[in-house]
Amino acid sequence: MNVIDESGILAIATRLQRLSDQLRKDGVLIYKANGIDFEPKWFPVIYTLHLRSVLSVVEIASEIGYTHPSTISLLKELEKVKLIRSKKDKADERKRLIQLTAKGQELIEQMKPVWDVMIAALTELTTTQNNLLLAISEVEEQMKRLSMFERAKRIGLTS
Amino acid sequence: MNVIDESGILAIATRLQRLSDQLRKDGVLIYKANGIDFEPKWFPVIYTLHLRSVLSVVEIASEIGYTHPSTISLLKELEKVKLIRSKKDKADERKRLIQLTAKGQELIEQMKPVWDVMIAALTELTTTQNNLLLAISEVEEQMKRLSMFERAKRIGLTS
DNA sequence: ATGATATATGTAGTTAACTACGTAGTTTTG
DNA sequence: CAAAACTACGTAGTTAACTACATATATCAT
Repeated sequence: MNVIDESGILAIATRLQRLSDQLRKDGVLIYKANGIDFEPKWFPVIYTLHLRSVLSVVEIASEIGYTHPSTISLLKELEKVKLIRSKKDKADERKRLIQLTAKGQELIEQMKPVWDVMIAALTELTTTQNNLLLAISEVEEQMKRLSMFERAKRIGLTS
Repeated sequence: MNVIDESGILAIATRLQRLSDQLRKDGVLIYKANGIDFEPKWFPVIYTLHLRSVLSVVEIASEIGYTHPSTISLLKELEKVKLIRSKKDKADERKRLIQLTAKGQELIEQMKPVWDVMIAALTELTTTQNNLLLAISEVEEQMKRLSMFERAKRIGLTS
């Protein structure tokens, strides 16, 4: 047991990140082992377009919870590998409408069984006494009510 | 509710990271509001040296669970702001021994009450039906036994 | 005692997110 | 209906971690 694990809740941000990284790396391995050329970081965009079919850049950004510049750089990659395409919105010339290509849709069909395996593996991993996914949702809910910063202010100091 | 939250466990890495980022940002705000010039990313190193007093670069890296190049760049910053200092190990010339400066120790004393507030705020946030900190530990334990990749291989596909 | 191996540190370059800022088109308002 | 404010998108630069590689010292096996 190392210092970070011992330091308790103070290092929780570090531990969340470490766990996220490990899962993402295993995600890469699993896609690769199944002969699928796909990066986990693309998942939020692709999955969103799978469900919603046509969206603008900012709509995607808001759905996946990233900033729009981050989203733009993901979209550039995805357009380069021809998983998505985009066209100007005729009704509002500021907007660029994004959708999956046929190749993108085919890839999703290929990935679905792999996703099922991932879901099973992740479910195994996280079905413990305290369920991680539920814990995340609960904490997000708590933060929506009152952020960590607001709570800290209420509790004390802020000299 | 957005697509990522709806997509369930598949996007768990994304949600872990998002949560970590939010907590870290609030950490910055709390330090700042209390007049303390400290970045949350420094916490693992500083806290480790607080507990162990003299360590080499690789020992610190291993304690905080980072690679040694990441650790070196943190140490460079910390040395620049004079919170730590380092000297060659006379017994083993390859090693650089790191320790807190007086300024570093004073800063820790200043931070301790802020850490208490943070602990209280974080405990509030995470004391829900499924405890986040315990959930993390449990999942880490599960992964130590068998990684997500190994579980996925056992479950199926890997054509 | 020396050649092979291992360990400790350092450097360079990459990555995947971010913030700050700029521009073009749309909507609102006085 | 023109000016102001807002919205959508894009670019540039930053950050905080990483991997891959290089070098110096130490240890071990013959």
